[in-house]
Amino acid sequence: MPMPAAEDLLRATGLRVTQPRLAVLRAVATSPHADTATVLGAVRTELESVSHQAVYDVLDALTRTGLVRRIQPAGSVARYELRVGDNHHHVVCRACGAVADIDCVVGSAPCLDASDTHGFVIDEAEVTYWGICPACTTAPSTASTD
Amino acid sequence: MPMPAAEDLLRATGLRVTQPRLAVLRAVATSPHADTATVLGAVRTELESVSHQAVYDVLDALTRTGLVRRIQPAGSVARYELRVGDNHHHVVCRACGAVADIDCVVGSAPCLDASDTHGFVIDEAEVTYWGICPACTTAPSTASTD
DNA sequence: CCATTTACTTGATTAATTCAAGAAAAGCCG
DNA sequence: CGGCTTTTCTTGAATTAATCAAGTAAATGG
Repeated sequence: MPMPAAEDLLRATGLRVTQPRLAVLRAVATSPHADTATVLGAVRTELESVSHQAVYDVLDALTRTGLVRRIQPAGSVARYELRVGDNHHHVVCRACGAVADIDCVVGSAPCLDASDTHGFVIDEAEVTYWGICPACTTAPSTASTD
Repeated sequence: MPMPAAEDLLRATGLRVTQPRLAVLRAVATSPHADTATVLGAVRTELESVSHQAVYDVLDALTRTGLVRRIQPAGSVARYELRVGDNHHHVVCRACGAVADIDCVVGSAPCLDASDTHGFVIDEAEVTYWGICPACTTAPSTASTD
């Protein structure tokens, strides 16, 4: 009975426990900020012949139930991470797209007050820091991920 | 000689002054947060037969030179706006995707200090507020834009 | 162990964006 | 003003991420 925690998490949210879902959870745990293609690759190293579509479905289900968090910086495809509930933020490299976590220094969500909200009911403030990662500062235009 | 300001802006950035570019600037001025399709539509009302590609190229050129700002909230296509240089932020409706401006309450960019930057050299902090717009609060799932 | 519901597979489709090559227009210079 | 060079636009195709749809398979509840 490996990784009982993941199974319990799935059950707690009303999702059935399946191999693809466990594999996706492991993949996201192993590769934070991985995109769908990366998750699919990781899943297939342990499960081979899991469909493209299954991974999309699983990631959608996990995102909907709050087990994973989806981020999508401008110019990037959707990326997923396990850290949920702490409203941390991200820094994205303009050169290579690498993403790193930034702890929220203010408080709980929405951790920034908006001045004039134009009547919107705001439930989250998402901060994306933009800059250049250490690798690209020295060697420009390397296309690494994370 | 209509809109001399736009021409001067283009010249100042080293871009040639063309009808498509002037039309795109007018379109973005008229429809803040418009996506490419909307800009293309607006451009064609006054210039008809401007290519798809021209609008992409123009928007890229204007973005590169800083005359317009591109935003791309998760789940949305690229959107463009004229307000540049003041590092204001945006609130996005989770239901219909509507976008509104939010003034930055802290200061100049990067207007939020990151705690541990992981070695990234940060030049901007972009804040996206998520919530429900006034229209969707009363009438759910309306697909308006802006 | 069967029935029902949820999840996955397969294969096609959509939508936004980008690529590529040639034609046209803008700005520079004499 | 008229040609030259460079930038920009047109045309048409290709790419990529993501979604749709229908049928099959697997998981949970009884």
